[in-house]
Amino acid sequence: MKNYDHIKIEKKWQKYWDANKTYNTEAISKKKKYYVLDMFPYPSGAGLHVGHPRGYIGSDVYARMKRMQGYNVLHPMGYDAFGLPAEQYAIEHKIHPRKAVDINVKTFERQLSVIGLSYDWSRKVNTTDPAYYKWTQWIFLKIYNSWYDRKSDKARPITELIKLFGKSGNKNIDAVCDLNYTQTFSYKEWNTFTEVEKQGILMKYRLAYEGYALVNWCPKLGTVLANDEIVEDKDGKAISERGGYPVEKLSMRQWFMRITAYADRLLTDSEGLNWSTHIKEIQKNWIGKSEGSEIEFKTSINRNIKVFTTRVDTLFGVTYVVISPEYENISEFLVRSKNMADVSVYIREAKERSKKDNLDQKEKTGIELKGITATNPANGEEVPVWVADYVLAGYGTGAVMAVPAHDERDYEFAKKYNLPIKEVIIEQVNSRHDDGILHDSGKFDGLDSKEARTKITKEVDGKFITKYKMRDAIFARQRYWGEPIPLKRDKKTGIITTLKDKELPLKLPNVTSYEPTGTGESPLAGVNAWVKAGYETNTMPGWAGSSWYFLRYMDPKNEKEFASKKALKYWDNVDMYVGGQEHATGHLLYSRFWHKFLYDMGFVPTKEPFKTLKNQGLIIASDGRKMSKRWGNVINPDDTVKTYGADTLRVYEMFMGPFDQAVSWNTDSIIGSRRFLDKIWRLSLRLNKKSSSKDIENILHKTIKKITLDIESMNFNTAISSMMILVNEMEKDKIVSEKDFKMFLQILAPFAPHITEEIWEQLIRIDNYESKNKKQFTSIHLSIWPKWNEKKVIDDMVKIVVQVNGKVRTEIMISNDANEEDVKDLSMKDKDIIPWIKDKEIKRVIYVKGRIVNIVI
RNA sequence: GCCCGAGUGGCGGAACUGGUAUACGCGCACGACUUAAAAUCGUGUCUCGUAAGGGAUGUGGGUUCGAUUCCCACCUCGGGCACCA
Repeated sequence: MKNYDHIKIEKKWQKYWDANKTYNTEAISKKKKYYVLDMFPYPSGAGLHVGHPRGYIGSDVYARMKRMQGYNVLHPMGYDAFGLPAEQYAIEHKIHPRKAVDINVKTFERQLSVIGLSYDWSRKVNTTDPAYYKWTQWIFLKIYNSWYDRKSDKARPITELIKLFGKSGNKNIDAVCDLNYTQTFSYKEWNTFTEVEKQGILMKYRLAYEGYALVNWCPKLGTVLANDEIVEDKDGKAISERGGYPVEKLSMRQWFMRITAYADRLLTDSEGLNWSTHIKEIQKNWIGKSEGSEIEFKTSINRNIKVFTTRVDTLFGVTYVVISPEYENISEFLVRSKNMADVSVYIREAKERSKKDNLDQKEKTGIELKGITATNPANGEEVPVWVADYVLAGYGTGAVMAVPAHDERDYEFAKKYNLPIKEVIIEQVNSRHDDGILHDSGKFDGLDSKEARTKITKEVDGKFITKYKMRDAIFARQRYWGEPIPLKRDKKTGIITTLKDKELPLKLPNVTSYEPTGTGESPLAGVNAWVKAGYETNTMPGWAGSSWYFLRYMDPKNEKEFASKKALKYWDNVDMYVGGQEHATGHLLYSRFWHKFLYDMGFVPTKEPFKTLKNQGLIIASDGRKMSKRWGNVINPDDTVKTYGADTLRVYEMFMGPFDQAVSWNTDSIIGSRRFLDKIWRLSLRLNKKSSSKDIENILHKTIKKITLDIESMNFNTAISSMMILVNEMEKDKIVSEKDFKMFLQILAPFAPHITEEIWEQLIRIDNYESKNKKQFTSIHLSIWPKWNEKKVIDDMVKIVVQVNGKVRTEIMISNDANEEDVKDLSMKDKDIIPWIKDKEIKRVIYVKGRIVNIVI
């Protein structure tokens, strides 16, 4: 073949790899394993743009090197096809979601296949496949039938909790349960409870539980919307992104996952993960741990108010106490206030407001509960009690002590309503969180904030507690296209029973209309047989199937277990996970949660699912915006592949900038990557039989070293740039041996798998033609990754830069083993240096081995 | 507002642990080959200066023989959280 015909070559080898199962993962073996995983996509209808494959190409390069390094590599791909995108596509095109998914998967697979990714397609999973979601349902039931034991700090089967109830009631059980659940009972009572009562109590402890939650309800669309489906109109009101209709808050029955039970472990264990600090930081903020004190204020109506504060050192600065309009016992305060009528109007209005405006930061409002005072436990001072909407009911105790002098929000409120401001801390200039020294605080005067917190909490009989911002996760969608929740409810008694293992999967029934019902109920509520049988009409959310798929790849066809113990032990966990950072507080947190649960129950051997995580950056369109149909700036990879070839696309996408950074697509620049491959093609036609010149050997081994290290750390852009340098040198130097060129092809192979395979084959064919010992063809991708020779990496002569007072004046060549004195001597005698140092006193001469001499005068 | 991350030629970007700033690629200019063009190859390409030399890594300061790299303050952009007490 004379010219580099990418179309012919790429087709030929894709066919070959497919037929020969070149990339199929070996069975569990003695070989060391390596698990390289991409986040599996939603096969939406829009198809791919050039931004999508960037992550896949990066992980593919990585997987290919690991394979050549002799690892048994697991590098699979699959589809996360339940959820909104698939459902919306189906509704828009008026076809069944099942069909829509199949069509979209096909498009997706065709687009992926031309890029030359080395997936083992025999391990493909699809979350909508009943053989798959059978196990999603199975895991759900395990979670449903578990509770969280704080003492052993892990999940345990609910049957064990029932046993404990039978022994002592729930008084001495330290379990994670619903926030406001305080009722206690003894074992005698447990036995006397009815089934319904027992179910109600257990529901407070289950890790998957039923409850009510405020959701974003759009009456016009007749559906519940996720937060990111809501935008703000010009008056700051919440409207739906699709259609622009008003959105309000509505309380609806939901299933929840008690992820808050794992808050501390999710936080602590993330420290040991090899993830970007950025993602870890996002998760940390999301979990939002804060340590503080819970203290009680007595009030004039004989009802105590508990408050949570991280700044108990400011207790002497409290000038009023605030409770939320949705405070649990607010009615008791209301009826005893002297301005009851006004207060009740305020509370009603505040509740209305909180339902409507969920986006804009509203101005703080409030009203005093006249005639009611609270007593500061530190100094016995009587302070007024207010109701105000800036206090959240759902966090802490729903009440706060207000310290206007040291809290911005309290300050703003106090200013507005003319409440007193009392300063008790002198802030230290260099400290964060405006810690400082106490004054006007009685016997605590002069203490610093930190010390004071411990002492004051003890003094007022407070408790040290830890709070988290993170909420339990809603685990239900009022939609059709999701995994059915495998529970049955008796119509008359309301008793919920779980489906037995052998009854799984509970298959999604066919419906005539899968569009939202408009009543807020799932379309499943319209299926008579379904409702009659007592099945749950909500389905699971999109994140259910994606929270464990990485385990299924280990043993994708197992019908008896979600994966065999043996497979789980061998594949252990994901070594390299590649995907977008937009999943930081979603998928990446939920997967860790489920994985920890499975670990507690002894189903998986590791505490964390993803050892190393890399996030590929976005590809921005040349107009500076995200690529989107909406802007009409989408570049289709198919076109690029056709014009320049898949190898060019791969090289360009890896070369255009750092892998984890957003870069903009520039169609003009692709040509550089194509030229690089063209040069290689031409070089391959004029190789030397014997050996390369010494320079070439030296730079080749340097390059092998650099590429190996660069791929390992995913610095693909610099890897390619150093291969370009090597190729430029080869072109100049002309004498390149076949043997050396083959080594170069091997390190290029992960980036450009087709062209390297083609040249590799041609070289073997020529060899065979000329020699008697015919070689059998083995793919370059199964060849052994070249090792660099450290001796050949070292230069005999090194360049030393000579500076005078830090300014470069000349450079000299020295042998690499020259000693310090000789180098210094040589530098000072250099003809370019003498004029600078003549007649000057030399104060110091600094030498950095192999790099620089700096003469200070 | 709070918490992260980033700022380097016309453009994408490189620079090991503090040691030649601008590698590699695109673009541009000139030259070679060609009847011509494309392709290819070669040379040049931060800035002021004829040169010697000087100045530049968002801005201002500091540490150092030496700072894109470390420290302080500020500006701009991107991301996350958003009344979490």
